[in-house]
Parts: sequence; structure tokens; C-alpha cells
Amino acid sequence: MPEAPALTDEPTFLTGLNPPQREAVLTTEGPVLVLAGAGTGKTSALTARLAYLIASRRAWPSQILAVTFTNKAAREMKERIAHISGGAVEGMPWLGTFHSVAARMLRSHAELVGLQSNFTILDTDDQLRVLKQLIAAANLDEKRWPARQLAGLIDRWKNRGWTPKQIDAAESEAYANGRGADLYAQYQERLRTLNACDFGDLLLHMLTIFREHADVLEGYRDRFRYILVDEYQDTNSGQYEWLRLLAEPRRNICCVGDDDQSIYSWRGAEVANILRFEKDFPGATVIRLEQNYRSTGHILAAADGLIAHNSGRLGKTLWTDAGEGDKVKVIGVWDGPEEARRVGEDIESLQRRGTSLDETAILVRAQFQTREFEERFIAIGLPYQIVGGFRFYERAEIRDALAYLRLIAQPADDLAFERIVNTPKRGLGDKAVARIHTYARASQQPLLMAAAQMLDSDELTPQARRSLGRFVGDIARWREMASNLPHPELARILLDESGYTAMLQAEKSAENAGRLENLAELARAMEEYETLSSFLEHVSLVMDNDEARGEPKTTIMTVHAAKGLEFAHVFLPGWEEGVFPSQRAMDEGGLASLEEERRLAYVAITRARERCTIIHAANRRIYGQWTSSIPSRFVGELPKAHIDEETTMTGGASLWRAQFSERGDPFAHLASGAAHRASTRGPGWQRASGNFNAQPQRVIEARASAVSLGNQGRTDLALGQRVFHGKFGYGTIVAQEGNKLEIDFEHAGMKKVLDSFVSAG
DNA sequence: AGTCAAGGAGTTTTT
DNA sequence: CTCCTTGACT
Repeated sequence: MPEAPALTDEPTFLTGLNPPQREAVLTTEGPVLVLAGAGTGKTSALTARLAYLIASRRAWPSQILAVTFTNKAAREMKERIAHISGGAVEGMPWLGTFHSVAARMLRSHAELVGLQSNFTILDTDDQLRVLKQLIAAANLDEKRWPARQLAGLIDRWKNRGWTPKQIDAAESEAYANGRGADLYAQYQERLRTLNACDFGDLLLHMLTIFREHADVLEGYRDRFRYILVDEYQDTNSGQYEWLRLLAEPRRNICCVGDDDQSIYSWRGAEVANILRFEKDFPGATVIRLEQNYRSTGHILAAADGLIAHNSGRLGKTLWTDAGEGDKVKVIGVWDGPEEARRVGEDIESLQRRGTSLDETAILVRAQFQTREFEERFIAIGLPYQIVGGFRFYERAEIRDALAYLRLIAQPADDLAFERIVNTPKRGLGDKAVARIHTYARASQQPLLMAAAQMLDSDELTPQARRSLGRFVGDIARWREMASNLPHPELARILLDESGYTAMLQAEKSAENAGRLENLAELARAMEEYETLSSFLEHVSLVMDNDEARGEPKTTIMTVHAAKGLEFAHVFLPGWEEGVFPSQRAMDEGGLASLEEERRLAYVAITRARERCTIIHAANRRIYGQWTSSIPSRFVGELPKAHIDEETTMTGGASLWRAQFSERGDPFAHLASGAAHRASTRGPGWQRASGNFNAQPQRVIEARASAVSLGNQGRTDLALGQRVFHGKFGYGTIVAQEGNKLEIDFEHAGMKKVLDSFVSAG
């Protein structure tokens, strides 16, 4: 390592770093792989490294390429660098997500792949619409060959860096008897005429340009003296090639990642990229960050014991000097509702002892598991938030508003036109739109232009013509306004004048109120951007919904979504075979998938700072069917010395052990889907219920008793009665089961609540 | 064009 | 079971 120019004092960003972290900062030259375990201060080291490169004058901020996967990671790094350098660093232009960096590059070279630099970035919704049209045009049955499947396939090809020409017959076979590659080519062609590209294209197009235009590649190689990659274990082959091409001459590439936290292989991530780093970059320095600053000893040891069951690891052992702390708690409960009840109680008890709800989280394997908790928390009035699901810009109303803006910014945006030409309803139905399509195709022009011309013809019914005339005129007028109005203002005017706001106001519901709020938020967000087009770029690439904070609440989310986060108290429900590890993952991907599930479990446990509670239920309702289940194999893989087991069922934990020894293969009944479905009551259920000849009614009884838990339910309430609920307001009782009520609320809609939370209205 | 019924599908989802 | 899409009908 060359000597650093003398720095008067040790820079503040080095203080507080441990030796390996320092090494990660100071080893600037040559390839470096930083294996950063969960909670080992990766971001501190990374930002310090960037600050050091700049402070030591090794590179200007504009000569460093730093890529992350999420906007959040990029934002955090930017903020921390600004903080470290005391604002001395005027931002890093090339610090961003893979996609935003690639988009930025592509804007400068769009013509090399047949696009204009103001191309639109399509999201999955637009993408599917285009594909559906192509599938229909190819005379394929969309039932048999769903657009989603083709979208997934194309995405996978793009992830691997394959253009349509590179798809061989075997790959193409995966869709519509070998027409996959052809449809892929058609899709790309269609995107080109739309002057658009999808997320995958941002990277693939740049890759194509790098491959075919040595001068362009040379320019970037020259510019980027140092390259830094976050979450390297999540890179796919396309990103890998992209990085290699850029890093090749100087090889000053520093990749940071954790093979044990690779949980996105189903999205094209190749763990292999990190596993073979040393082979790809001979002479690479490998630095391990193993001191964990997040969790207590038992939690780390439990996680470590679990992940040790995986093969093909680079190997890492996390340690802490924070003390042993509490053991990981493993609780066996009777069924799903009890699981939710137990977690609710535990959280309430933590709350009583002064823990903020913001420090608690429930991490699930799959989205469907959230419902049980949501229902329970509504019933007991525990504030919660569910993270995930739709992102802000994926909501229909936001996409509609954006389509208006897109059409104004780019009249050739046919997808935007299609989306809003009849939203709100203008009497321009399928028929009218089909005619516009035909006309546009015949005259080779975008839909909006075609529509404008058709106003002077009698292609359309007078009614449709009038309506379309107003629409086309409106767009033209807004377009004119766009040049001399602040764009947030334009958005507000447009939403009013188009009748969109009125449409939402027409039906008063909680949902619509929320939608109106979202639109107001959209206009507010626009204020931060200079131009309409810069806003549109950001909204498709970097806009995410930061949940408004407000009162403390417990968080429910998937383990995937929780990666990179931490909480003092973490609850991990649903650790049952078939749920976690997911049956589907195991069916499809075999051992590799099982290992990924195990890494997911590892990520889940390592989110906890102080306490981690794992729960498994003996019975669960899946798709309306009561199904018995056995604890996840991951439970058995946790080192006994670091866990506390407890069961709320009579018979104790031995129940499971008895079952394990009783049958040679405890998972046998899960192995075959058919056998499983034939008898939804597996051995666990039968044994636990103590009745081998139990009839289905028994299951219902069990559920009812679980729900009421000794509560008889109130007798002063009747069906049809109007009641008041503290959170949801007035409503009518439509069903009563034990102490559980189903109420049709006037504003909040249908909800299930406990009777103790309502009063006679 | 809007409403209703039947049908099908229902891991994970950084951009 | 429940949500969403699709098709037929009014």
C-alpha cells in the first residue's frame, strides 16, 4: 500500500474503528473483499473508506464508483459521508444503486442502443401490459402462457446479461414451445419504439454498450479510479460482468458482502460471485469483520450454530464482548391464533416495562403470515405497521398521476396514454381505444398524435370524438402550462381538471381519503426536483415510501424486508416445516434452496439485539384448511446451550420428540403433496389432540376454544346492533363468535375485533 | 359501461 | 379462505 499523504491529525472517521475495519479503510489499492458479518459495522467502515480515499487525495469524489442495491443504503452512505467530511465533500455523483448509476450512464449513450436520452423507465405493470399485447398478437393463449411467466423469464435472461440473440434454443423452449426468444426480441423492439426500457435494460444496455463500444468503456475505466460494491453477495451475473469490465485495468475494486446473508438467489443473485472473488481477482486481500456490535452472545451463538449446517461457506465466526444476554426463546404453541395472542402479550408486557414499540418487530417468512397478527393487534389495540406490499409509486393512484405527467413530458408515451385515456371514465372504452390503436399503427405514430388526427375524421362515434377531443385538448393545454408553472402546481391543477380528484371524492371511503392524501404527497415530493423529467426519473428509480413515524408501533414484515435492520426484540413466528423452510422453495430448488432458507433464518435471528423469540405452532390454517405441522428443522439445528424451550401445550416439549422417534422420517408426510392433502390432519395434530379418530369438527372446536380462551363472549350484543369502536368508529355487528366480533364499520369497512373493545353505539 | 358471479391462484420482491 | 382477474349479463 502506498504511503498516504501526511494527515495532520488522525481523521475522525478512523476513531472508533477496530483493526479489521481500519484495514478495510486503509487497504485502498488492489482488489479487496470485505466479509462483513451481520452487525459488524460494515457501513461505518465503508463510508470511512470513501472518506479516506477523498481526504487522502487518491481520488476526487467524481472518480469513485460506489454501488449499492437499495436506495436506502445509497442514501445512508451519502448522508454519512457528508457528515464525516463536514460537508466538505460535495456529494458523490457516482454513488447510487446499480440501476440509478446505470440509468445515468445510459442517458449519455442512449443512441448506441437505439434509444433517445429522454427514454422512459417502465415498471413491472407497464412491462406486463406490453407483453400481454405481444402475446395476444402472437396468437398465444394467455391462460396457457401467462405474461407473468414470460416477464419472469425475460428478467432472468437480462439478469444474466443475455440479449435476445444470446438465447439458445434450450432456453427459449421455456416459453410457448420455443417462442420465448422470439417474443423477447419483439419485446425489446417494442420498447425501442416506445423509447422505453425496463429495470433490467438499464444494466443490460450499458453492458451491451461496454461490450461493443470500447471507447465508451475506456472513458469510464479512465474515470473510475476506485470501485466499491456493497452487498456483493447479491450481485447477478450481469452486474458481475459490468463490474469486471469497469474494474479490469486498475483492479481497485472493493467488494463488501456476507455469503451467509445471500437471500436473493431467486432474483438472479449469484452467491458464486462472492465465493470465487479470490479466483477472479488473484492477490485479493480478504478482510473479515467478525466483531458484532449488535447482538448479545446467546443470540449470536444460536445464529452461528444454525448457519454452520450450511456447506460452501467462506466461513466466519461472529463474536461479541457485549455479554451473554438472554438465551433465544423457542416456544411451541397450539395454533396460529395462539401464536399471535402470545406475541401480542409478550409485546404488551415489554411495553409495560418501558420498551418502545419501535424496538419490537415480528419477522415472518411469507406475507400471508402477517394477517393473523394484524387481526390480533387490531383486536387488542396494539399499534403496528406492516412494512412491505405496495411501494408508494406502485399504488394505482400514483401511477395514474404519473401517467398524466409522463404523457405531458413525452407525448409519445403510449403506455401512459393507454393507462389514463379513460381514467377517470370518459366514455372511451375498449372499442374507441382499439380504433385509436389501429389508426396509430396504420399511420405509424404515437397514440396521442393519432388521437388528435382522428378528431377530424369520422372514425369514432360523435360522442367518443367529443370526449377524446377534450382529453387531447387538455393534454395540450397542460403541456403548455408545464413550461411556465412550477411542476407541483401543474400536478395539482391537472388532477383537478382531469376529474381525477373528483372521481376519488365521489365515493367517500377510507381508501379514497388515503389516495387523495397520497396524491397530495406526490405533489409535495415533486417540489424537491428541478424539472419534471428529473422528477420522473427519480420516481421510477429511487422513490420509496418512508413510513411516517408518529406514534411508536411494532413492525410486522418479512425477513427479506428486514435485512439490514435491527430491533431490540425480535419475534420469529411460523418456524414450521413447510412454512419456514418454505415448502415451495424446497420443492423447486432442493438443497440449494434449503440452504438459502437457512441463510434467511440466520438473517432473521441476527436482527435481534437483546431478545429473540422463535415460535412454532402445531396447527395452522393454510388456505382455509386446518393443517397440522411439525417444528422447523431449523429449530432442531439451534445449539441447545443457547436456547430456552417452552411449550404451552400439555405434554410438554416431549410431544415433538416422541413424534420424532416414533417415525423414521418425521417429514415423510410433507414429502408428497398428494398424501399431505389427503389427510390435512397429520400425526402431530392427532397426537396432540389425543384422539386418533378425531373428526373435522374437533378442529373447529379447538379453534373456537383457542379464540375465546375462557371468555364466554358478551351477551349484551346482538347481530345487527350498531356499536362504537375506539379505533374504527361506528359499525354494525354482522357476526359473533365467542368474544370475537365481525363488524361492518361505516368508514373502515369489515373488521374482526374483540367484543371488549366495542361499546353499544 | 358498470355490476355480479365464477374461476383461479395464492414465497420471498432491493430496482 | 380470500383476493383478484375475467367474462357474461343487464
